[in-house]
Amino acid sequence: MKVTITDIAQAAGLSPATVSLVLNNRPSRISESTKNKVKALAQEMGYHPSFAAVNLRTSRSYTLGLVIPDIRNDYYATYAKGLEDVCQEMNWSMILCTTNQHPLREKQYIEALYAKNIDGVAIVTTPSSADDSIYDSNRELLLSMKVPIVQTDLTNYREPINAVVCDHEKGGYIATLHLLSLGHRKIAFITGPSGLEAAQSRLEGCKRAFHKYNLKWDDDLVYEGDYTYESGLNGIDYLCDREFTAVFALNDLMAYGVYNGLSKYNLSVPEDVSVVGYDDHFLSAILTVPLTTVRQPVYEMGKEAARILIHAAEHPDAKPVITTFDLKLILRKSTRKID
Amino acid sequence: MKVTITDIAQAAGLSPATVSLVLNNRPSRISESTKNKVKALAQEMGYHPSFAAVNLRTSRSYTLGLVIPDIRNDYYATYAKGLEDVCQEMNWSMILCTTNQHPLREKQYIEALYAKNIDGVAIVTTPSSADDSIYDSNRELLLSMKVPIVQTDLTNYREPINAVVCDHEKGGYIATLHLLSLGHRKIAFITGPSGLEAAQSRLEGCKRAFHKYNLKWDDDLVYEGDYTYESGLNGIDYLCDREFTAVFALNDLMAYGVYNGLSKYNLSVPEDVSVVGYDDHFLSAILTVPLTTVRQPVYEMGKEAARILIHAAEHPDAKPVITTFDLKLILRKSTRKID
DNA sequence: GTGAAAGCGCTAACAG
DNA sequence: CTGTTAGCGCTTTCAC
Repeated sequence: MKVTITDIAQAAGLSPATVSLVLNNRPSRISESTKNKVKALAQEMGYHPSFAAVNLRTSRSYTLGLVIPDIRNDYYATYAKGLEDVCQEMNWSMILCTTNQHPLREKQYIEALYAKNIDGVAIVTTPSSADDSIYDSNRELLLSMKVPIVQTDLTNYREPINAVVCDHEKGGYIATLHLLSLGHRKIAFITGPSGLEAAQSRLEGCKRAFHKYNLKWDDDLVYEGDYTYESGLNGIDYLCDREFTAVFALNDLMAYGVYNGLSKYNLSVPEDVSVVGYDDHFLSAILTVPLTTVRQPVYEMGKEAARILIHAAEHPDAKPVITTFDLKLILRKSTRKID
Repeated sequence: MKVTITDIAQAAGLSPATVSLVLNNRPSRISESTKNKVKALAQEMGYHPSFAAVNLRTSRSYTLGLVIPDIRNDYYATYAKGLEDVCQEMNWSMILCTTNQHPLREKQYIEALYAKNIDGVAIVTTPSSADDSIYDSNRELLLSMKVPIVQTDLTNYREPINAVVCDHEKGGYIATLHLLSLGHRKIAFITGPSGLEAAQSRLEGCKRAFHKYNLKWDDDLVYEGDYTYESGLNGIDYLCDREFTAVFALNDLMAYGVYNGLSKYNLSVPEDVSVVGYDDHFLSAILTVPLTTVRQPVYEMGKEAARILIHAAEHPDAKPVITTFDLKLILRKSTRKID
């Protein structure tokens, strides 16, 4: 049988209330001697608080919900790890909710989290333009729960809300600049879904770099991918009749597709074509030709998200915070100076 | 304000007890008309049960705990996905607990899960021989909680307990057989930690294949890795003075290390050396030289683990079940017939 | 057919 | 300095 606060109270000849005050280190005027007695007793009787009771009484669960599209994607897994590591540190828990990009699953999860008195939600939605309306209503639902929320890369939640973001415009800019500075002029771009704000920003950055060099932007060398390996492959199929010396894939997974697409046409990296990716997926460093890529500090973003949520849960009047993270170009072997 | 069962009772002019019976579809002798009234009311008033109250009252949380070393590892992420998909289907939740291989974190988590009235735990421990004793005590702790447990690849929990397992002896066997049938005789092995039962079994299978061919087993061509990319790399450094025409890395991550290790010595796959991996990591299919590997149905294992736990939670007298999954050799481009 | 009452374990006012 | 009391929302037994 589990030992409760009442058991301890009885053993100590005190009331449950006193025991509760002591065990929670609440400001009170309880003598040191009773405090010690209670703590010792709790220890030796093997007391563990019942979360269910605390939860019912206080409507606090000390639990965060993480809502992401897919845990097998290294980006989300890394984010989850950051979040979870902080949770663990603070003795909180994390409920994992993966939506597989289904807005209805997302809705289901939001409701379930609500029923569990969740103390905070970290959500990463990537709306495809098609189903936007459901995402909109999910957002309303979530906001109506009056629970701290933190989002990643402001793609959706327009209210003043917590967020961890990267300056993706800059990310696109520095990567493109790198290629330009190596002498590349015919640069192909394989972008993310145009519906995503973060994908849009990256592209803006690319264009800004072209302007800086006074070069004309060529839409014909832009292929809209969807962040999957296949769309990298397809991008090369699209580009194969065109002339280009470099390709910037706006995430690493697509860059892997580019690698293999190029090898299909007997083009090698970086001899024939330079390639740049975006994300710094853990594999990018260990590919046979290690990939030059823009690193997002995803793990840190996850940690920060957890910190924001836990803080907000503990300070109901906390103002929304938006933390911006810096992007860095990681130079490896997939790009070279053009002759 | 949240709407409770009492609110509905009042609105319907009934008692909370009746409402509870109806909403839980309990066997009772309540008239259809009141049943319908209650259900309609619940719907329109937007009733959602309070998990905290149910949890406190029944000590059931409808939540599973997943304890794994690292969510960034594709193997565990896939397992998590399987588990979570089933949870979602059944309206359960999953708390993610990653230990980073620290037995103390594991202990902390087990205690936290206990306090949360968790209804089942899926645990994957990979004890390094050094800290075995703590793992042992964690195991005792977990068993003492009287909560359904399911483990993966019987590495630790010797009691009659639920498990999802693969026949790794067979996995080692079929992969080695494949290399032998291609004419390879000097085969190098980069193994997992010898402390792990599953790693041991794989190796046994390899040896059995050698026996079948009446070949002498050569320990000198065996390098003990630890399932990391680096140890694949190191394995090749160890092997470089030796003679071999094929290497079997006992997981895919090490196989990637082998790829890069070989290219360091200007050996190419499969022309100079054939390589076989184990796991079928999602990247293995999209490498420039796609990797021949032994596929573990990890996603299915995760799903089955969840089913076992949920079933056991609902049927306290359920017998332990051990589900064995089949392994398959996926033939790709990294092996070739020897001349 | 339905309701009353008790209680899961804890906390928060308030009373001594 | 400490105890009493009430109640969070739900389930369950037993009574009507």
